[in-house]
Amino acid sequence: MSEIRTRFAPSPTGYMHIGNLRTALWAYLVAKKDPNGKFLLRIEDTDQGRLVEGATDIIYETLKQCRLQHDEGPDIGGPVGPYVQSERVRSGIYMKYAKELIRRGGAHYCFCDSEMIAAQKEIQEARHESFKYDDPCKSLTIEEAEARIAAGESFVIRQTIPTSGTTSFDDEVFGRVTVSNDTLDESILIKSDGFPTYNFANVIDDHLMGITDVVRGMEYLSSTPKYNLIYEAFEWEIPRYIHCPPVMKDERNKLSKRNGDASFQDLVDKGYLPEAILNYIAMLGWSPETEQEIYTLEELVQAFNVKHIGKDGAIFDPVKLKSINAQWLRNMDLDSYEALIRPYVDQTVHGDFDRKAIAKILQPRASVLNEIPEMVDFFDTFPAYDNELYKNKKMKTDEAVSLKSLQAARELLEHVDDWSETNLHDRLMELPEKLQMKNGQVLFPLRLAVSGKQFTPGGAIEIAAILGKEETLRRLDLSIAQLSAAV
RNA sequence: GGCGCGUUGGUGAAGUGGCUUAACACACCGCCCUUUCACGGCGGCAUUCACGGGUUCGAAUCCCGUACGCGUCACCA
Repeated sequence: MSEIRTRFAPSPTGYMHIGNLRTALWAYLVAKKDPNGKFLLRIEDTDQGRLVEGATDIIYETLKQCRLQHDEGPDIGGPVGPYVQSERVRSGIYMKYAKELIRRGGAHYCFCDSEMIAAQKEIQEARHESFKYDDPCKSLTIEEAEARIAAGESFVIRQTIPTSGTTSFDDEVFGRVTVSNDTLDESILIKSDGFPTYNFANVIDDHLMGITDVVRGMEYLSSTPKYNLIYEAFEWEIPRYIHCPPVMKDERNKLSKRNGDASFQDLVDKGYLPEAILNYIAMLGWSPETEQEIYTLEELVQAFNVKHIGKDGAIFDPVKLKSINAQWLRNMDLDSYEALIRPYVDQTVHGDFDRKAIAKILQPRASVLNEIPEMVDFFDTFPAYDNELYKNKKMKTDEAVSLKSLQAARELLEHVDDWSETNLHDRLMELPEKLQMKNGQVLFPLRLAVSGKQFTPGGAIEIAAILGKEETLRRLDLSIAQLSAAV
């Protein structure tokens, strides 16, 4: 069993944030880089007070939408379950290992109440020292402690840390990190309610589940030595560590729901493709070795390399995401694209128009799906517009020129029977020469006259083709009337 | 405050002692294409790598210090 095993171990405390998702992605990539690699999902719900209803479902749903399929997890089982920590608590697993740790000298029972701890903390803070609890319970023998427990006293189990020496480890992204043991505080491993803290459950589970590569946020970097002390006390093999720099909102702040920042689901709702989101966040803090920037999940698996993970926080740039999303959209084949945007088009277009033709003019223009309804709303409803729009310096048009073009176009179009785009193009292109005008002087006003909008996906010819002869002529008459009244 | 980590353009970043007068992408600006807007094409955009020293023939790349930022110091993860 030498395969790589990674895990995504979220707490079900709310929505899936972009930073979390990226950690999950990277963990997935690290595992799948190995053909036999396994990516596991573990739910860390040891803090009963912070559980949020439905949060676990969001985790499943997000992973599913992203195709980050786990090989083992609560919903699909596996050889080292259960995969939910609260269930593992019930099996007594953490308490068993905690007691073993005590026997090995890596932990001790503690009966101190919060007042005693607070008192010490106050003194140390007054001296501007870092807080480290000097636990009197350390001097208790196991027998003494067990006797007090038997007598019904409430207790916790604390890690016991050597007072001297240093602990070092090698992180795949940060390199060698060394801290002196006297700066490490003796955190609680088992709470008075019998539940383990993250500090303990995480280590026990990572070992028991055979995790070879720990991928997690860098906020754990400074406590990693403590975890290693536990591994060492048990004589367990220490995993490889891959600490990830944070995803930032700006230079100072991390991206977070609390700041009102977008979650994965928010982005999907706004019309971003899960593939594009994944593609973008993969590169937030990581860079590939080539200049390729559009990657499918499968390609990411091939290209990913922890050596290229950066050390400092990367700012989430919505504009760049948009650009990546636009590229994904443009790279789709027309049929898939049409099917994808159908619901968005249907929001504002109900008439019997050629959906494929609409998709075709939309594809190079829409970068986020949500922009689509507004872009095509003029097909169903001919909007009111101002004659001012006919004035265009670059096109060399004004109301008079436009009126002339429109009238000529109207006359010509009336006798066109083959309403195909190519035929419309051929016929309409006769006009500029005939009228001694530039192409733009004819086609620009015509586009406006049939769409009523300053900007449209597609030009006059494409729009007229989609609208059909009858509707095109109707709008043309309306526009000519509006313009005649003004000129 | 102690400890840990970091600092290349507006953003993501490449770069690990000479090939860098610092890639590439987004954004921005200009031009071209062009029936609008886009798409596409071309070009511009850091004399400089937080700052100050040092090592070296030579440093963004190595060392030291300073500043700034982030993280951590919970019966949260």
